[in-house]
Amino acid sequence: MRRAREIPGPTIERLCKYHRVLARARRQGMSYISSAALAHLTGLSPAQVRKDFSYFGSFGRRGVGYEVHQLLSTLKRLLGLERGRRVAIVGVGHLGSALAGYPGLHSRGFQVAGLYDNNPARIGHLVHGMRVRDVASLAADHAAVPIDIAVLTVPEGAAQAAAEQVVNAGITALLNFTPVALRLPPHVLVRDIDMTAELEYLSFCLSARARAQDEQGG
Amino acid sequence: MRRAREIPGPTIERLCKYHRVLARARRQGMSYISSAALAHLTGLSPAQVRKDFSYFGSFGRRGVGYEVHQLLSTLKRLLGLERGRRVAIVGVGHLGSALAGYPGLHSRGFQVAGLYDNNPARIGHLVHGMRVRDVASLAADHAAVPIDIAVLTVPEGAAQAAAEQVVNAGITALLNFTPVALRLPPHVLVRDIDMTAELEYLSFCLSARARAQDEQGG
DNA sequence: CTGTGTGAATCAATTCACAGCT
DNA sequence: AGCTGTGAATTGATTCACACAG
Repeated sequence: MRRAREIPGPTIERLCKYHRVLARARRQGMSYISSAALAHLTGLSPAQVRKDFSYFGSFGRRGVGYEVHQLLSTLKRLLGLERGRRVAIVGVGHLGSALAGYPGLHSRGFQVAGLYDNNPARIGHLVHGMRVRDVASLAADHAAVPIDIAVLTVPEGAAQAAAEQVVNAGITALLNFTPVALRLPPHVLVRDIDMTAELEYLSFCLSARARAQDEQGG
Repeated sequence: MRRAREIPGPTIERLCKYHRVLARARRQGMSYISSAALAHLTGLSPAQVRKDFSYFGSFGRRGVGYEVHQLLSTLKRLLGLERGRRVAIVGVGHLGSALAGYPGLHSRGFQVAGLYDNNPARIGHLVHGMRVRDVASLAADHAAVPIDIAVLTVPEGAAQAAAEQVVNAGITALLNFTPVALRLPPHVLVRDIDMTAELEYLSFCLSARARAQDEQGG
């Protein structure tokens, strides 16, 4: 049971998976679940599951398993999902609009707290029933009702400047959809989602496979 | 210089980063670059950069650094980006449409080879100048001109079935935007992009930070 | 002298294996 | 008897430090 700062990143990522499959298990009326079952549902190993939980405490009953409902609330608490997190979308182009209307956000307890853009042609328009606001009002809005996370969906060239506006507004967590390595103060939490990097990863694997087959075939 | 199958995943992810910053370095007219400079631009360590390259060979000149143009073509070759990869988008909702029009794809050498959906209300419509086709025609299209990667942007409930259609069509690489753990044969390459998992990761870090401050403050 | 390439050393994450509860 | 919780062992990745080439 380590301190929070020392939890391995991969463990945190897996907590999300456990949370997801447990939510389904509960919907299906399951009341207890073993590490083996949880491992099967997530594609991980039972030892991994138990080790991951052990960083935070001991939640199971020996000989029985984990009480689904209780484990689920524990995970919710660890992940900070007890009350819905408020999310602002910065950059209301095609991608930003798509995310604003994504039902998976709401169903997982995230609340789209606002849409922001710096393009006067967009400001004031309705997108998925929400009015697009000037990114300049982000600081005031955040001061009024805090925003937990900003989602950055601006064009590449505007990414660094927009990220700085977000940080200056006082927001300290950022989900960056642009393929730009943002330079921000160290206290700001950033996660990157880079579609082109993922495509390049797949492309690498395809090439590697092709090379391996060439070698074997010839 | 290991065999391709044993290259660490993190190394592959970093190759994409090197590729990206090198492309910018070349646009800026730089002709040589050291591992230290490359490290600075990517936020990694010089040793990491050299080690990553060493898995594939030795591309630098001692005392000098790496020739930018040459290293760039080497990376392009390793990543399989010599000729543009053909990408099909499966599921033309908000997100799929947004990706179809994303300029970063084309600028990085990916070609959107087709848009597919199973909703008759969408099939035949134009999206970003491309006609939406029935997902049932994916197999024939792939047989005619091979598709390298399918991007899965269907609703959660349809993900597993759509993925199976993609695989049955003969496509072996898949970029999955749905928060579903796909069950597919082991020869199929899958990368997942899960926005809600990333938000949950950030939410965890925010909570952990709040807990740590509570403790220190009280 | 400078900066690469790489074995050796360190650090991190996963897996093993079993003691200990129910 | 069954399954958790956890140190110990192992596997994997990163960092170090230095021999070597230009």
